[in-house]
Amino acid sequence: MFALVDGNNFYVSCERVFNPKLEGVPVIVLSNNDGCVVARSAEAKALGIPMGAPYFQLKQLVKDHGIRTFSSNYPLYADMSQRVVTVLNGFAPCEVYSIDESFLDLQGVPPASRIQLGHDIRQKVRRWTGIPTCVGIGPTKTLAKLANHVAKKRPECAGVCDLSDPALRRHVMPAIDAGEVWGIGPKSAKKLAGVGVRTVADLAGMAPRLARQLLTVTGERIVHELNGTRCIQLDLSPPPKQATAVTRSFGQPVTTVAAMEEAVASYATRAAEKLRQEGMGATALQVFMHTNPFNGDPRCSRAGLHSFPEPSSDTLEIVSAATRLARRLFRPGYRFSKAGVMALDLVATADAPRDLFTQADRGKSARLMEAVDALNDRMGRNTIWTAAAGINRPWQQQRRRLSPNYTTKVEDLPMVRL
DNA sequence: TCTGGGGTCCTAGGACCC
DNA sequence: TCTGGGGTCCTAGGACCC
Repeated sequence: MFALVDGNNFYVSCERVFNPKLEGVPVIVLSNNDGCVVARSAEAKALGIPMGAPYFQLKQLVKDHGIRTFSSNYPLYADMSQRVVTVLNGFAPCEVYSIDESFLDLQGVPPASRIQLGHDIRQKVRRWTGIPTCVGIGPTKTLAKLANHVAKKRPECAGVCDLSDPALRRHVMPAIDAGEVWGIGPKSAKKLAGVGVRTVADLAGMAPRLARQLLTVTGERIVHELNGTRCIQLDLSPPPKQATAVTRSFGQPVTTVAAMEEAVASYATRAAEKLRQEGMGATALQVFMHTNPFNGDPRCSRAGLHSFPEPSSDTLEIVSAATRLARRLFRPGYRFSKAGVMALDLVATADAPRDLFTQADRGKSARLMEAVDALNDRMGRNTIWTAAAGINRPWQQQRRRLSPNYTTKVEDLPMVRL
């Protein structure tokens, strides 16, 4: 049996923990570059603001209703997420599924006390971290997700729903759209509607073979999971990452090779830092860049790959490969709006294969990177960096409405007045 | 006229998730 | 003027092997 614990409007809730004036008023959090809406309070949802709405289209609404608006403050949300997980680990073995969702293993919990456990979890997480949550319980992950959906939508659940009883499932499933099921996106929902499958009940009653024909194995698995047959296991120690990416939209369009090289070098620097934090090396590096697909600018989309002779997490190597690719891919005459660096085919540094023919001194590189990381860790990110990443950085993103890093920066600690 | 069978690996593209 | 970022999994098709 699984429980899915999910933070309500997670980013908004994080902002509210340290700014109680945000309670009861509409609040939204924006994506990077203040581009579009990625989190909404209940009050903002009630105003009809859809998920993913471009911010510039909402400015009037924001003004009219006094909607409080924040740039996303990722360090704050990540730290709050960790605090929630710490509390959850006190209840049961826990798979962290995303920044605001975790699956718990309820094996051994007597059926009669599951609901009470759900309420205990909610109460403790709320009291210890300030984050409101909902808890969904079910015999498969897909049913636990569905139960969580029900817990959120139905006030009488008081935030906890257990869908382990098939009779209860038969009762709720006809009232929920198939598109709400975990793994059914807009395209699949449309395909399903084409064969008359509209509700979760329809989907659960579908012949597994037909589901496979329409939606490949993933579709067949969903049908089984909805009927209580477990196809997706709990992953208590998630497998190592296969890839890591650093991609950003620019604060203003990039039109020169020099600016593109700088931007890509700075993303590559960050990618190398991430690799070292995770103890991984990249076998290959991909760089891409493209123009804005929305605003009618001439389209240009470019991508290129570089393979390393042996896995690397060395900033200098990665930056040099990335800038070479950027130079090669860049085309003058276009207004590029976004670029990215992706480190691929990651290998744990400890058991990375060595190249027989390269002379690189791995020990020296490792010591240099250790020194760089130590400096940037102690004195603040970007205390030292490669000159390739530029100084003025006109392409850097806009984040005009950033809240303080209440929990991760000494200068930003909240003040208490007596 | 008629041109095999069985396998692996790689890549690109699509769909989905939060 | 202005539309996010970071991942995963699956499939199809091509190249290549013996």
